[in-house]
Amino acid sequence: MSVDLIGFVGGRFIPNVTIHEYFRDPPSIIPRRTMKNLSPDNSAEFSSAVNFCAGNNFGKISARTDADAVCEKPLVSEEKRHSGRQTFPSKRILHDEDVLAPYTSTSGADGAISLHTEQTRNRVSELAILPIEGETIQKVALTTTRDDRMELEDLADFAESFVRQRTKFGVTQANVASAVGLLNGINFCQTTVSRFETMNLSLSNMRKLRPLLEEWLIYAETMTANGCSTRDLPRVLSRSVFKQGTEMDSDSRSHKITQADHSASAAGQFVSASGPCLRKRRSRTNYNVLQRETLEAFFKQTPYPDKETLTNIAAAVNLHPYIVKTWFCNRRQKVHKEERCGS
DNA sequence: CGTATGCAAATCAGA
DNA sequence: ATCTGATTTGCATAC
Repeated sequence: MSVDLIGFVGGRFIPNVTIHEYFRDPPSIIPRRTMKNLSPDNSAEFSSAVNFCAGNNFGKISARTDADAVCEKPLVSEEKRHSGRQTFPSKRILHDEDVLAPYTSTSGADGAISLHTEQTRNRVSELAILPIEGETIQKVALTTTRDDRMELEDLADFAESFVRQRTKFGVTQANVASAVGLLNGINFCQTTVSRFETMNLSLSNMRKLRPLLEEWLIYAETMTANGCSTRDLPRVLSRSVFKQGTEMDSDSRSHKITQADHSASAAGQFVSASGPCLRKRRSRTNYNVLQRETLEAFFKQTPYPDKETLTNIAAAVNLHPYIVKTWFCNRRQKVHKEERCGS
């Protein structure tokens, strides 16, 4: 009787949030964490924890106090539940293979949680937790299908092994970044390498960047095999790239990674034609008039709210702090854009 | 010194 | 097509 929450967690969780208790030792960095024994013994707490995981529905099902909250189609009436093609008991024992997943309903029950059993594992969905803690906003991806979980585990394994090999080569993140940039004719910075290694990127982003780092590993291994000392590796790598100057002219070198991304996408490199497709983005939040007015009022007062203020504002408009933070970022962008246009 | 992170800018993308 | 919420990325700098 346990549920695996497999995800990448780059930081700690909010104090006072129930799920926090399920992380026995929340370290500052957890590249990959499998939480076992997330027991629904205390169903209120469990419901609260599950609720916390619901990317699009922060804080809305915490009132549900029995295991029904984590059952398939929990908000469907008893009648409908049994008349449908599939039936799921309103309460049942959780199994090891059960995976938490968001339940998106077409009838206003959005955000509730469903359990994806082996029978339903092909459902396409992804959970993204965006908790906020101190000054750090982190992401957690929860997978729903066996394939998804395998991919995530695979990515985590790669990230781990990448760090190991990079360290073995005696190369810094910055070295890797410049070499990868030169190899691919793109900009690539230390920040991105760092985020990749700690899996502090979205799943789609991880998936996109992985081939670049794999390519670099091959180059590094080749150079080392050819007698290049690890100390000279970054420099030699760069030089070997410059030797292919005919195809790697300054123009192509100046391409941005976003452009490289476009061509890769166009080639279908990162788009799987079949199988589960992880959601790329959180669905766009719709603010009501009151929320908008409230946010505007707060913005007028404090364009740069600190964490505490942000939390208070979030509570005032009944939205997650992360959502509010995004709103403030975009609102400031709007101001800057207007200033530029005005001058 | 190397790595991690808050923020802004640029860009993507949904309503 | 526009507005604006969400994501990606790099800079500056904290750690």
